[in-house]
Amino acid sequence: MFDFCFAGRNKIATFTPSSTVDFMASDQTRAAILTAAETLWAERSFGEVTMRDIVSAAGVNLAAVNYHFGSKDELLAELFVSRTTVLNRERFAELKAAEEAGAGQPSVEAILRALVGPPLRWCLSPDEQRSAAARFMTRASVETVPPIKKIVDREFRHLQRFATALCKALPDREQVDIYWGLHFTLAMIRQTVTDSERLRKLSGGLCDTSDTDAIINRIVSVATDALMGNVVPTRVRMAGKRKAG
Amino acid sequence: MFDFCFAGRNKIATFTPSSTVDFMASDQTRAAILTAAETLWAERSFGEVTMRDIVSAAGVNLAAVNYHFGSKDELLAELFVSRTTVLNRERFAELKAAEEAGAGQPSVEAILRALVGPPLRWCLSPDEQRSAAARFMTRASVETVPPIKKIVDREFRHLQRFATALCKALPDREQVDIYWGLHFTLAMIRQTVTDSERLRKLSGGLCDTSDTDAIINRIVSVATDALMGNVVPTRVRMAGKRKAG
DNA sequence: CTTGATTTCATACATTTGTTTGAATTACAA
DNA sequence: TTGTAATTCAAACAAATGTATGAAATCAAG
Repeated sequence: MFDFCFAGRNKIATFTPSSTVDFMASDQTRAAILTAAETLWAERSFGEVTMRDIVSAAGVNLAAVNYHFGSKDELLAELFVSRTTVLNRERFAELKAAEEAGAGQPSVEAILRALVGPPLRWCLSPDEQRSAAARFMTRASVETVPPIKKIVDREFRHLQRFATALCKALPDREQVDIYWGLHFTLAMIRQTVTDSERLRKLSGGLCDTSDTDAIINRIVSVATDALMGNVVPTRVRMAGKRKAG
Repeated sequence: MFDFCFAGRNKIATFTPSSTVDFMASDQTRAAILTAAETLWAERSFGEVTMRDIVSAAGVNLAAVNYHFGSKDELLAELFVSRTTVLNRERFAELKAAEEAGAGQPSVEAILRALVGPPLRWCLSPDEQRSAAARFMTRASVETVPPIKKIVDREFRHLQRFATALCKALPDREQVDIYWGLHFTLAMIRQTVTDSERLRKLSGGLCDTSDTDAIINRIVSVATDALMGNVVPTRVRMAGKRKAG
């Protein structure tokens, strides 16, 4: 469906006349490195995965990373950009489809579904690499390494578009409430992607963390309630609810 | 209120006759190390903070960490245990108070308040150290370092007690739904503790991430809805709700 | 003061880290 | 084939890491 095997062209700047040169050779090496790095970074943090771990898993020489990507930081950055690009494209495609289906006015649920669906489907995909990609991204997005920080900032625009869509779908709702709802939605996505293992263990195996649709439905449902729920819209006042129950 | 300045007794095993010996001297060194480590680990991951960073911030000698704690791993473990112990005590105190106030049957909201309140109050406390403690804990809990893994597993019992309380308060609800609700609650806590900065920036400063009570109310409110909400209790089916925008 | 244990300190240690080098190998066009 | 650029590889690099050492300094009691 999407280019998940990194089978694209190489872009290496050399001193050749025409500045940049494309070639196919040894794309396998690049791909092997990206795949291995992603798999390892899906489980451990940036600093805990060494270059030697990566090249060992990829079956390539140690110098290959520096040769193809420049540095460890740049490898992380390129991988992260590559993934977020694909994920965002998928999210926007669903959002656009919802907008067209709803004649420019998609439902709150449809908007949330476009936001929640892709990362969850990735995470729970039988394709091990795609699953690793989802975990890698959520893990990398909280990484304090400089190159990531910059890219994450760029993500704002992407989330802003969803915020705008939600504001349009909920014109009577205070913007503050919308942003909080978005915040909570992202929270549920992240926790489910990274910590579904804990939920499974905590529930003694009761919670089925493999039924993708059911999980997406759950998150979208809670998120919808959070955004349109019966809370006092403007000011969240619990004074009267304190002793409820 | 709680022993946050690490001004307790030292417990160092020596070869002295009476196996263990208590003393007050140089507790400042231990305390300085713990404080510095916590502050640094609140912002950066375990591997990214070096021993030299810690001792430099603490104003002590490099060898002090190994002398007082044994190793970097053990320092992390001791700090993490120390913090989780205090946090859990605070959570349980509130839960118990709610149980007693409700004659053994606290409301769902009261239970959630005992779960959500403490970490959020820590995080948004004017006491910079306490705030760092909250961020440190949530950051450390996803750390893949061995000593943490073990301690986090122990955390299950602590969460189980809240799960049990919720089950009692919601006897008609499927256990699966309760666990998912708990999962989502923990998600909102974590995201708010670690990523409130993003929310503030995303909302253009609209969302006030300093009004502790308001934030707790928001999370408890959404969590309550998630647990008691109008979702079909047993099977989450959105087929009929699809066009509900 | 003297004694003995406790704590600090500067320094050194062995590893491990990311990166570089230059020769060897491969790929491909002329 | 020959020649040139691209890629791989083993080896080495400097820097940084956590830890250990042994001498000083500090402290508490006799």
